[in-house]
Amino acid sequence: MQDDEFADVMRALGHPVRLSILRILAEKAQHECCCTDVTECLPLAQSTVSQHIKVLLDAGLVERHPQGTRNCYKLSPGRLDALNAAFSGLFSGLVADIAPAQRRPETEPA
Amino acid sequence: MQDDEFADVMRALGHPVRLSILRILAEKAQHECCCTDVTECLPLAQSTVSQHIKVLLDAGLVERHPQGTRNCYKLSPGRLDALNAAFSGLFSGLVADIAPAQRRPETEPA
DNA sequence: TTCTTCTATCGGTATCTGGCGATGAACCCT
DNA sequence: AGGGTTCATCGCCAGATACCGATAGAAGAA
Repeated sequence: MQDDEFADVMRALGHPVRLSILRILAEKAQHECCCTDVTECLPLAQSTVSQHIKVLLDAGLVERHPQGTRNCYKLSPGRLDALNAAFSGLFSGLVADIAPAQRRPETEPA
Repeated sequence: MQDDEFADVMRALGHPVRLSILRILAEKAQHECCCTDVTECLPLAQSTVSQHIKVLLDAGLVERHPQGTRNCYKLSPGRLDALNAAFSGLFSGLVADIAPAQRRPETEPA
């Protein structure tokens, strides 16, 4: 995952309401979960929730499944895995460079 | 880590330039790395880089160590660990709820 | 067809963000 | 004291974001 794309996903995760929406979708993964359902769990207007969902959709974290008159939303497991991989990659890349600096200089791997 | 704080950190990671700055600091972890050093690696004005660093400072991802006339920056390993833990917590919380829904309903753990 | 429900989108407003140049404070070295 | 370097901060501007209410379109129900 490129930096631009990764940054977009990070920004999508960068709002407490959107974290809540992800958890709500995870909790209700067994049932169908439409925009109205999510709105009922939050102290926000439907239009606002719809916009937050759109951000998550654009980031690929959530999938839309139209079911008759409503839109059913669910998390995208594949995207979550990719995100997890990208995050682990960033993290290990950072600490890999940190760690040797915090030990003795000669302990760096060959 | 609370959602608000976690979201702040995610937002701090939500810009390609700031990802670059983190990598630059990791690479140069052995040496001292001041704002000017970082600026030389990026096609941006010093004031812009300083503001990005401030975002990372506010998120706790980076520490400042004044050294004479310059400010030396380095990653905060403790904060990175906390971030990694929080991210893993979010991720596993999400997939823990997804996974049973994607298998059979009766396979849910006791 | 007509009614209801659901939801994406539009318009409006307030706030935040990202970029720059300029500036002043702090710290070194003569 | 005087000169040079570093860097945080300010002012400015353009564009993005967050929130709302209102609305229109699509789909099912009557």
